[in-house]
Amino acid sequence: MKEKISISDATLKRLPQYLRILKEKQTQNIQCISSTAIAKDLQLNPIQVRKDLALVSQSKGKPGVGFEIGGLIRNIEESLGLNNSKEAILIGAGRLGQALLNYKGFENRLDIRVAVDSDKNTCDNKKIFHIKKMEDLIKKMNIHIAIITVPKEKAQNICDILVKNGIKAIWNFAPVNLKVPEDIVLKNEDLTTSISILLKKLEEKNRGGKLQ
Amino acid sequence: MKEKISISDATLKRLPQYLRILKEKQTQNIQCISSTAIAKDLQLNPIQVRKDLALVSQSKGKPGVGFEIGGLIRNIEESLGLNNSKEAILIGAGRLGQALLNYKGFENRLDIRVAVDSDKNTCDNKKIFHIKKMEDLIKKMNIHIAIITVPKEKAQNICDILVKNGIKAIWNFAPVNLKVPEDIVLKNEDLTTSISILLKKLEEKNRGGKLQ
DNA sequence: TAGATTGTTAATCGATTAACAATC
DNA sequence: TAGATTGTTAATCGATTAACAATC
Repeated sequence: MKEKISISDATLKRLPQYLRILKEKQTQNIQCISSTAIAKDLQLNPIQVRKDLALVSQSKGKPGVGFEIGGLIRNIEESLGLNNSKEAILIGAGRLGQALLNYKGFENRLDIRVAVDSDKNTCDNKKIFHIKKMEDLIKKMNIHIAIITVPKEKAQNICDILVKNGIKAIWNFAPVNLKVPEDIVLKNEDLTTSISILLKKLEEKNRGGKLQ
Repeated sequence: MKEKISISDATLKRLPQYLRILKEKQTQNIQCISSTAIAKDLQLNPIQVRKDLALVSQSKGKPGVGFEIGGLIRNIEESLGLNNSKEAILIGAGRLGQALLNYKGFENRLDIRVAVDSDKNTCDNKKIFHIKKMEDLIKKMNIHIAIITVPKEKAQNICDILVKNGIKAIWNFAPVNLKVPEDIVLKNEDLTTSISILLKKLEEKNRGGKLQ
């Protein structure tokens, strides 16, 4: 087994990009790929690609040839947590919650086992439990991952209850700065922040364009 | 007018966090806040907060007192693109698309003027146009921002058409590596990548815990 | 004045890139 | 063998943190 290493956020964000390219090549029955080819496709530096791959790959690349695609896919997927406890509870079955509940793209990474909400009780064929059952469900099902898609006013309160009941990782879609204990993994998926960044970049590009 | 400066991605991600704290304090009728207080709240370094604020703030902070909240809010919002062209078209009115269409949290940052899809034609009271009208709509409405929420197989094709019709910024929710010309702003909002990162961090924490 | 906090200049840290010998 | 690509070691670059005089 490969020694555990801490992978930087920067690398972590590139791994799924590599994965997509590799899988695409695999469907084309291609056996090997070079870091140069990957880098060109993603507009990255080939050395950076090699460094990233070295962190997760069990086997080395062959000079003059490249990396074996099958092995690389396995290693990246493993590194990204395929072998992980990945059962989650969803809190809040509004539109966004429902979209996640029915999202097909998680592949093997996430299994939303149960959803709760304060009023709705079904979403298509899936049952939505009442939110007052939340604590019970988490404990009985021994779930450690929670997805928060409730209105922002309710988010911190929900978050506190989740932590108290043994949740270890929170994927937060509410636009608030949640406060969690240090040992809890918190990932914010804040659409307002994202769009702000996009607009800012567009503005910078526009200014650059006008000044040229 | 403040000179245009390029703000790093790292800073850009913190600005909305500051904004939330400032607005919260404002509702409490607090006039000033120190970088120390902001930093403590967000578990950041106060010097970092000051550097960030210096980049966007027109006025300086007062030693011994802090920053004037009202001015800071105005400056950050301005910096994040409040004054911007922010009309967008949404491509793909599936669950995720509908969630965005009805999302209340964008505040003044984004105005989804029109949505298109290949089959649906309404979403609540909002009209969804057929996708074959997409090019016309973009040109007639002079829209420069597009949101892609179509299935991944269709995303690159849609993307190419968007660029050809004058779209300058793309907010992509499809889990693919889109290829765009250099002058196009592309922001990926990839849920699969996000959850992978979350799982990876959880795994690292767990291992750390066990080893201690 | 004394205490708190500021902005600036310098040091540190980590990620990216460059250079290059090794090897398929 | 020649060409391509690898992994490693060193250099660069940018972001974060530290130190500290200035000031409300």
